[in-house]
Amino acid sequence: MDQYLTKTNCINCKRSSTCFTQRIDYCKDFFFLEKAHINFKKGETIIKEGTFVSSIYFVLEGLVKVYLEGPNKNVIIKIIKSNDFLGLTSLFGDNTYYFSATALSDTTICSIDLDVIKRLLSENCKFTQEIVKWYCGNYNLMFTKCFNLGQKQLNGKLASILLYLNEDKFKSENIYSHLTRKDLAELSGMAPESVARILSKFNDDKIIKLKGKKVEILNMELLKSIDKNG
DNA sequence: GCATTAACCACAG
DNA sequence: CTGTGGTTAATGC
Repeated sequence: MDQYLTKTNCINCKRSSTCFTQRIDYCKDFFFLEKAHINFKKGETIIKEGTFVSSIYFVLEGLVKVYLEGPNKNVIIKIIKSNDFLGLTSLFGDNTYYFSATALSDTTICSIDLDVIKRLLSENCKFTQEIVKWYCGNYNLMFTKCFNLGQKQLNGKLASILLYLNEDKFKSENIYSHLTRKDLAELSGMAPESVARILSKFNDDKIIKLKGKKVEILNMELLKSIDKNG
């Protein structure tokens, strides 16, 4: 029976087997420190742009969309799933979040005090490496994003997002069942109508197969070339 | 100018 | 919320 909020340290945590703590050197101070596990229902806001940062989150379970809020529509930066950090980009800087995050499915996060993370960074090389790796991955993802939003035409924009959602890490997540067409639009930086139109065009051209909300890729080569060439 | 592209709008399911 | 069709504005040839 899951409580809404539990506190545990990394020694007693039932989820530690998949956690980043498995990949770093043991550090007594950190591992024994109590952390809060917090549950969010589907649709709940986890982080709101502009609020002060007091802790870093590690997603234990669920799917989360990370996005920037605009007056009429948002820009979804990325979708994250279990075993990923949330809020690391606010580790340094002006101590506010530059993005919002909401749960796409029921989500459990581990909340770790910001200063504790900073201390661990200076003390634990493996952890520092882990974090730098995270930044590199995200930085490169953002390059792709910039190119997508700034340079590509609709076909290419959508193709890029379909490829992103087809990545191995999302394979087990039934990702499309948690995403609306509007989400796809905000992910790819296009109007929802355009998403619908081009999805059905891809479907007609046998590049993908639409099964309700799900999208199955039939012609990977062609999709990749559309992604590349627009 | 004409063609293409893509957002906006309205409406139906 | 989706999907479709028409309209419109911007851009390119």
